[in-house]
Amino acid sequence: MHPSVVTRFAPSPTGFLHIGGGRTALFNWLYAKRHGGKMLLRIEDTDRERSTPEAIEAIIDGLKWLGLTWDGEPIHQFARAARHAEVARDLVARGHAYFCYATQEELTEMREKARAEGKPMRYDGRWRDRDPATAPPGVKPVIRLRAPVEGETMIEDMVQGKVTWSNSDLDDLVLLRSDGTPTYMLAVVADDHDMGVTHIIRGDDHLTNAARQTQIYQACGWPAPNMAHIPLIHGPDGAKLSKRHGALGVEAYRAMGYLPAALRNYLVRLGWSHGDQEVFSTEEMVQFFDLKNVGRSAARFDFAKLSNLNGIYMRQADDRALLAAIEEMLAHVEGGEATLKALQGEGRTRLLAMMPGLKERAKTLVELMDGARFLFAKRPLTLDEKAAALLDDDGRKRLAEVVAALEAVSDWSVASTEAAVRALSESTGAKLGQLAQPLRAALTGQATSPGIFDVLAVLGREESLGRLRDQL
RNA sequence: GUCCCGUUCGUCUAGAGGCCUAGGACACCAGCCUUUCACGUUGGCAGCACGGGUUCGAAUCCCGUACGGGACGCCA
Repeated sequence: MHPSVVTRFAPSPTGFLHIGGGRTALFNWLYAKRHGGKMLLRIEDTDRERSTPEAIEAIIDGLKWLGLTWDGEPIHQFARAARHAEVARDLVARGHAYFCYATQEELTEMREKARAEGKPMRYDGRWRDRDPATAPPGVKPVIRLRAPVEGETMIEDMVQGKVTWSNSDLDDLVLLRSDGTPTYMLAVVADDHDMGVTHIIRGDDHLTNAARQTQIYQACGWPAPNMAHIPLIHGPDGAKLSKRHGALGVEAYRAMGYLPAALRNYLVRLGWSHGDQEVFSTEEMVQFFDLKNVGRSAARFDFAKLSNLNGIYMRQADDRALLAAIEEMLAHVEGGEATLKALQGEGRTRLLAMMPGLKERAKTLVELMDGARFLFAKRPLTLDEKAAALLDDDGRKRLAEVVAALEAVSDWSVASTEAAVRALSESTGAKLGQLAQPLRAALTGQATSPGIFDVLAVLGREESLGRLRDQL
C-alpha cells in the first residue's frame, strides 16, 4: 500500500462526459478513497481547436451528478504550456530530444511508404543526428524525443501485467509542436510528474501511449507512476462505444431517470468484481475496490441490468429523496417544466403519498412518473385501450355497484374503502378482481396501477367518486 | 498492414491445477403469491472459442489457430 495515493481523472473537453469516462473517473475516485488518497481533476485542453468551455462545464456537471468529487481546483493543462515547453527544451539541452524540420509532406510520404511496405508508420529519424545549422529557412521545427532504438520498453501494469514493446517499433514522437505548444504525450508526463500523481488509471486505449510516455519519463529522469489500464466499455454490438452506438453523456442517463447511485453500482461491476456481490453501497465499494480484481476484457453495456439495479435502488430509496431526484431529472428533461409545475401543492402531496406504491412498479424515474400520470390528470379521464376494454357493459355494471357501495363510505380511507368493496364482493359473489379492475380503469385510465385502495385514498372521496361517475 | 490486449451461459461476472456434475446476477420461460402490474419466491433454459502440449489431474499453465478489440497524428 502506498503511503499517499494520488490519482487523477484527465478528460479532454471535446464533448460530454461519456459513460466510459464516467467509469474511469469512478475507478480513480474509488482507488483514491480506498487508500485515503486524493483524486485530482485535470482538463486536457491542449487541443485549442476542439476544447470548449461548454464541454468543461458538461464534464464537471456530469462528475458532480455522479457524486464523484476531486481534490483541489481543476487543473487546466493548457495553462501549463510554458512549463511543458521548458521540459522539452531541457530535454534538447541534455541530448534526449532534438529539433526536427521535416514538413507535413515528408511525413505523409513516410507514412505512405511504410504502409506500402507493410511496416508500422514511424518517423524515420532524418533529423535525429542532423546538424540544425542545415535547417531549411522558414520552417519552424518541432521537438522530437530521441527515443532508444534498441532494446525494449516495458511497463508493469497493475491490470494488464507486464507488457513489453520492442523499441524498434516505437519512433521519435513529437513533444513540442512547431507553434511551441506541447503535445499530449509531453503534457501528460510533465503534469503527472509535477502533480505528484502516483497512480494513472485510464482506459486501455492508452496502453500503447504508456510505452511512449515511459520513454519520456526515462529521458526526463523521473520515476514513472504506477499504471492501470482498464478495459473499455463496448456498445451492445461489441464495437467500440461511439456516438452512433449510443455513447451517451452521463447527463443522458439522468434524463432517462437513472439514479446516480445505481449508475455507479452498475459501472463498478463492469470489469470489477468482489466475489458474487452485485449490490454495493458506496461505502462498500470504497472498502472493497481493488485493481487486482479488475478484469482485462472489454464489457458490453447492458441497459437491462442497469434498469434492474436502478429498480432496486429506487425501491430502497426514501420517498422524499426520490421526489428530489425526480425534480432534478425533470429540470434536465425536455418538457419537464410542465410536470415540475404539476408538482406544486396538491400534486406534490399526492405524488409523495403514492410514492411507496409507485416506486415498487418502476425501474426508472421516467417510468415512475409515467405510472403517476393519473394523479395529475383532469376529469374526465381519457382511458387507454386496456382500460377501455375493462369498462365494457359488464364492467360498467359492476362499477355502478361499486360506486353505490363507496358512496355509503363516509370516513374515506384505505381500510374503509377496501372493507366496502370486499363486502360487496361477498354479497354479490363477484371476485375481488372483477370489481377492482373496472375500478382501476375508471380511476386511473389504465389497467395497471398501485394498489387500488391506496389510489382511492390518495385521490380522496370527492375526486374518486367523480372519476367513477364519469364512466357510468 | 504492424504492434499490443483479450476470448467462461444472450449480457455482466465467480473461478489463481483437484472443492467444477463450472457458481452468482441480469434477461428469458414456467409455477407460487395476488385486486392489476410490479415486488417477492420456487424451478428451468443456457457457457469454459478451437487444436495441440505439460500434468496422475486443466476453465485454470505453455504453444499455435480463429475471432474480437485497441493503438499506430505537429488529437487527446
